[in-house]
Amino acid sequence: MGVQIFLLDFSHTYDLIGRMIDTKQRILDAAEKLFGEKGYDSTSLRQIISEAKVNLAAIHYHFGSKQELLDQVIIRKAGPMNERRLKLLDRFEAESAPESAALEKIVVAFVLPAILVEKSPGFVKLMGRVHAEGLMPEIARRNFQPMIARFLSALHRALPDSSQKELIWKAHFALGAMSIALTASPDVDPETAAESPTNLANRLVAFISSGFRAPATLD
Amino acid sequence: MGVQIFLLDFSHTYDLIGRMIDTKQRILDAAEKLFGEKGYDSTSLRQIISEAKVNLAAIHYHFGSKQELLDQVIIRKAGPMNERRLKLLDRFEAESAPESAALEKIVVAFVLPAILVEKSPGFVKLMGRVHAEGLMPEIARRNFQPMIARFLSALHRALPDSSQKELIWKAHFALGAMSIALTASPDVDPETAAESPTNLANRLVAFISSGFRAPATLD
DNA sequence: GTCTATACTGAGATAGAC
DNA sequence: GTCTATCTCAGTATAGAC
Repeated sequence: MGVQIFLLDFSHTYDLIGRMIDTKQRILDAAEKLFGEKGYDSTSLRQIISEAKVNLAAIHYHFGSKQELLDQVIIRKAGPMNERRLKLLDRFEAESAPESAALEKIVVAFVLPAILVEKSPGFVKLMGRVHAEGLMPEIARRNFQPMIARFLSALHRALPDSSQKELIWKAHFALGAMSIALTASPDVDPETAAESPTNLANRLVAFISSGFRAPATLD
Repeated sequence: MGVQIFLLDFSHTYDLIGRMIDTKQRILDAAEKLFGEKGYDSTSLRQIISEAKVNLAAIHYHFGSKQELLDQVIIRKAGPMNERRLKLLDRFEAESAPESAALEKIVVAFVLPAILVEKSPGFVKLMGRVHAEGLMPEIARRNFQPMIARFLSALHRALPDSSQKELIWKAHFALGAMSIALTASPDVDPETAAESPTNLANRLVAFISSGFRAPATLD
């Protein structure tokens, strides 16, 4: 393998060492940056190849389609994010054993990793867009479902009086609240712009936890 | 004007009375239907003209662009929806005067009209998509801002101990919760599919009201 | 197995005849 | 106001260089 790279370095097709073997990463990096900045459909593959300095067809060789490229961009980031969520949840549950973890802790474990990953260029902003563009179905099932199931069972232990259906609906509401918090853009409302990740997480946790403790309906 | 229509009826260009003058409505109807069913970018102008039985260039004559067409589709529905919100809020405030309206009533006034308009083919589903595609900025300011300001001041009276900033953030969270509730698709989670509008409204009001009563942060 | 060059189909937009 | 023809650019597919 090292030999191949060495040989290719002397051909006219490749002007820099390594350019060939990191093509996939270069595409992913460029795609993540541009998707996050301008949205999925406003970003053309030709803009991505220009940023990544690769050939157009290389995208279809490595990913097959623009949609599949988006999936891979998300999976690359979502994997570590969901792992952090589960790690945090494990820790909180271990700390409170044999009691179940406090509701607030569970919510923190879910919310915080998502807010922190936002530091990378526009990833969660992208997630929010993706969610509402209806591009989620397959990607969600494969990469988020196990994590979601784990959190639902933790919630069920923390709130034993709530039915499964109630918890699923509230989890939806919580996801919506978080999603909008991460996508809130400075231009819509200047006052919401300058909020530190920690403050935002605190606001979210307070709001969501209280919602989970509310009765299912008021009737 | 009636004379003109009568005359045109005998030319070969127009085969039915009125086809010419309701072109704009036909386009709006078809666009609303298709945008709601398949999303904004998955719907082509050529599909819309096929459904509306008009010419492609007619869209650009009447609306200028696909984006502007989407704006008009939304505005046509959002106007009545926001009027219903304000009417409800007025009624609740009048009923409780001179006391401020109860928080739960305010939330109902906001949530219920949005859920009821959903009966029309996919309008709020469309709204959710639009929101996350970042297409909202201009349209939001012009058609939603007055209504939002009115609700914020009602919330301020109902929750006098909360700061303006706290209320704005919580309103964001509430909007996100509602938005996701309306876009939740049966295929993502079957259990959330068969929920009556009334039940959904009750769940949302319970969750959101409780979130508003929570402290700004837990610290 | 990777990448380049190029062509194909369908999109939104526009100009100008009527 | 409406229609035909056309423009540019998008995502995609393929043939072949290395």
